[in-house]
Amino acid sequence: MTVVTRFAPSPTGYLHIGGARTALFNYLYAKHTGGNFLLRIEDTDRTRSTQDAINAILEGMKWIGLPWDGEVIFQTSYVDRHRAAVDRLLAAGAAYHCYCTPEELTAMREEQKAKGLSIRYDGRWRERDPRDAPAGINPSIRFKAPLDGETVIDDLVQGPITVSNAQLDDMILLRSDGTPTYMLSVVVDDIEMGITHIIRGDDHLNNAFRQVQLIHGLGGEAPAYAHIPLIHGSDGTKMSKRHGALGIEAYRDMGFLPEALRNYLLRLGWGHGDDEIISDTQAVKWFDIKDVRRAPSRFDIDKLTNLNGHYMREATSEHLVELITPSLQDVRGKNLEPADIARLVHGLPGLKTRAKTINELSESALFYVHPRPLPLDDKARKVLSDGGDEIVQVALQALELMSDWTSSNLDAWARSFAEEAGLKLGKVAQPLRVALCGSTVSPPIFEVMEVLGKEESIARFRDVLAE
RNA sequence: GUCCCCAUCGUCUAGAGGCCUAGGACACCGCCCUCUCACGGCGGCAACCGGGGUUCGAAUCCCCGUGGGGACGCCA
Repeated sequence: MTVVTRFAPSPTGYLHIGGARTALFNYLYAKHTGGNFLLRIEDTDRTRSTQDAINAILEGMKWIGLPWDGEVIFQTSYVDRHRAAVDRLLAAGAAYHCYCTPEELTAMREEQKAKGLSIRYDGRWRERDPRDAPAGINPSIRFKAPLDGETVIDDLVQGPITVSNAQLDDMILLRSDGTPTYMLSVVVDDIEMGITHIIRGDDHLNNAFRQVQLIHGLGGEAPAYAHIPLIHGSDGTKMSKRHGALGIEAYRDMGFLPEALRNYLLRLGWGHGDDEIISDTQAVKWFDIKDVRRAPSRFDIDKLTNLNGHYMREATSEHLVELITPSLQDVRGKNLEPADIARLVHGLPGLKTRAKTINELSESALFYVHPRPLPLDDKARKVLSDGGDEIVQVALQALELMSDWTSSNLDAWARSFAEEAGLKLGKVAQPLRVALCGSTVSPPIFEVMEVLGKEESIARFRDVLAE
């Protein structure tokens, strides 16, 4: 049997971090087993679904790097088959019309709550004669769920779970306006699409029992379920949209790499021995649902940040330069020239070990392409005013005569220069650093000098002396 | 309130009855490297929720408690 998984987000908001992990697990399991991973947009709630959200989800999936098989499936385009399923149920006496108004149902729930009962539809129209139907009310259609016995799910993550059917009520299949509900359409579409494994958030566990009943009512066979624990915020509660959960694009905008996010998300609730850095091929090879933990885990941005640093160090200079170019152009106010790009690529090895996010990287790279005169920060100014400017002045005279402008040569020159002056190397390096970088922190300064080149370096030295 | 689920360092996790004096990673703290800052290396701090069983032996199996989470929509 070929495994078929799906990621089925509702387009009522962006692709959030928990959704991304669900998608990742579905993707990995499908690829691990040589199966297919499908993407279905659950847009049955037309009042809340938006095109913006659809775009955000699609773009988020592309950005994080989870390609789906086949075309995107939009649930609303299968309304006909959802209705047909209801017709079959109606004909078989497995569904019925319910003439309750929303107000009536709210009142019923409040009463149940007041009495301390469990809150569920009491089946008041289940056996009632449709001829009693009040005029002017469009009925909804409910599933006639079994009243006794129990429903069992052998969840791949949680293990066997049994729920008494008395706990479950008759869910609405078609709303009074005739549109199918989520409960109906997931079940019908999962059957139609041949989904073999449903991997989704723990918050759907309760729904699974009702869905299994419906599947049986429709004469189908239940797929395998794997309800993965939710990702919690640092406060330990569900990371929901209303709890400040961020969309995947927010992480992109914070400067995280998709490969880092994938690795981080994979390790959240799943482990493979002591392995921490896991490549995509290893992930596909190693991922199995049985290794998913059963407890929810907390989102830890520090660990993500660390992983991001790792993947940045692994990335090529060319790729990183591509990523920082837009924001550099923004700050600089004009496009980068080929010479700027070349300089950045040359300087990047020294920069990337010093940044943990793309945003930090572009900030730290700015001095390489900033137009002169370079702005100096307060600490930098202090270095110069504390006598650093004199060092720069003296050094400048020697440097102007330097012919072999390479990092190793400059390093050697600085060492002897410092020794002759009776100074520690740092006393020489620091003034040069602030003059060239505008900051007391930078990559090794002789490397910076080589990347900037003689002409630019000399010009920058003159700039600070002219102040 | 009702139902369901969960429980190892602060966080992510390893752990399938003896390999556990409980391992790794992040974070944090030292030291080394060093022209600054990082990277890297070495070291440190730090956990089996509690109580009962079962067993020669329990982090691991069972029960109870406690704590945490999720679900109870004509949302998905």
